Amino acid sequence: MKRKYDLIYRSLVERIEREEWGIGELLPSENELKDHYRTSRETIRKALNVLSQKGYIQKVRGKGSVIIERNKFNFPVSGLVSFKELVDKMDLDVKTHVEDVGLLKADPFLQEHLQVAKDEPVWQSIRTREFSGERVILDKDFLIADHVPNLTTEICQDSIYAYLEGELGLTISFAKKEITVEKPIEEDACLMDLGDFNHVVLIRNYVYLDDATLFQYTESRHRPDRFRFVDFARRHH
Amino acid sequence: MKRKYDLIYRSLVERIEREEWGIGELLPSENELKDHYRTSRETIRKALNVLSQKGYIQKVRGKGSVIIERNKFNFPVSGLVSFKELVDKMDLDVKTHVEDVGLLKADPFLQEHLQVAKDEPVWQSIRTREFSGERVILDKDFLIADHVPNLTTEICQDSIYAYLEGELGLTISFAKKEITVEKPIEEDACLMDLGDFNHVVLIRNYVYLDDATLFQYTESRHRPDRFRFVDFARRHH
DNA sequence: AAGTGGTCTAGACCACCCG
DNA sequence: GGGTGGTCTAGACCACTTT
Repeated sequence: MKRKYDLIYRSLVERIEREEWGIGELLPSENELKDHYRTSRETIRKALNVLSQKGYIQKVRGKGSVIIERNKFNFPVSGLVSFKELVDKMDLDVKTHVEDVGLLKADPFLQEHLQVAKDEPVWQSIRTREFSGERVILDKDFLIADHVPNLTTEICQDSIYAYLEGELGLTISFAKKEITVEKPIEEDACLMDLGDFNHVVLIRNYVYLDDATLFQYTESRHRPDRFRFVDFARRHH
Repeated sequence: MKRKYDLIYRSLVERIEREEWGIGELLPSENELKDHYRTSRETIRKALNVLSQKGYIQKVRGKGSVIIERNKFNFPVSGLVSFKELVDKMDLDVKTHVEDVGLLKADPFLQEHLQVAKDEPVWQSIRTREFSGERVILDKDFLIADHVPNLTTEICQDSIYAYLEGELGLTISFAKKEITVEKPIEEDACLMDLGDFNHVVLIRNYVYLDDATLFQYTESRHRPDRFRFVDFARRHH
């Protein structure tokens, strides 16, 4: 089913990115947009709310919807947007090395992070990311095997997310991320080009399906000089 | 004006935190809630959408609204929630030291980060945060003086946010945050107890008012072992 | 006073899930 | 088939900003 407010949202994004209105200028009013798109005002408001959530506009009562400056890098470094999407969008020169893929039985570590029973089958994927000749990111993915019939080197080489959402029809709905800075463990030093760096940035990522079940746990380890996280937060009063 | 959906949202938060429903259980349906709170379904849906955005529930089509596990630490380490709120909520043993407060004229650095004209007056505040005897955070705040008549040591000692939103009636609407890891500069080593650490986590924070104007730039420097950032992200399809 | 976005209503139809 | 959440409508009143 085509959602009208989503079509309007996409249309407005396209017009904003074409710079039909400049930074600080006002979008047409909700009533004008309602007439232009031949719909109801509530539907326009849904589209504008998405624009607002994504950081395209700021709504000001009594005035209108102001176009705000949008950081081009405004997406998670590792999370709901897949690494492949990120690389494609930024047109980076990156190689992915699949270090290991296999089926494990849940040990206490996985039991804790994935909230599964002992010996529950879990897929493991270990990958490194190479930027201009240096391996600076180490990604360890753990997926509950329940939903995933097979995980191959080819899939991990391309994009696990594309496989999950494309081939398997799974829907990721939300994720919790935790970022800390840690001392490297032996595995980091072994698989990454750490040089003199004696810290790694550790991103723990818990991914949930649309039925609210925990499905995947990922540890992403970044060399500090290649780490960058950008966040856009709206205050709700 | 009292917003009905906000009252319902608060009521439901209170009921969820009282564990009227357990993790994984379903909230009453929208129609039941509509009758219970004597309102329309759209108003109930607004309240539920806020619950969903805040990570209390996950809506599942055809089934209902599932209570999800909510991380107690699910708020920004430094950003839209003020440091004071954070400390109060977590009941931490923290001291704030105001190292410097004063009025500056915008130099090229401030011109870039605050997008102001040369020599525009800007308040500066430099504070360190002491946890169990060690100074582990350094906060440098820059506020465009336009909106702020006076900034005193007392205000900085307590909470700048409380002053802005309470006393001055300013409304913060959104912020952009950028997290990186850097080598400490001399000032860091001077004002913080860095010990052997040769990295600091740098959080750059750009704060906007409700008329979408940039108002404040903050650099928050954390000793790596005391840094932790938690993020909850919802995927929009 | 006119225009803006914010809230609220009552009703409708749809897609999806489950017994 | 009955219940669930998702979308959409047309209209109303409010608070706020600008003219």
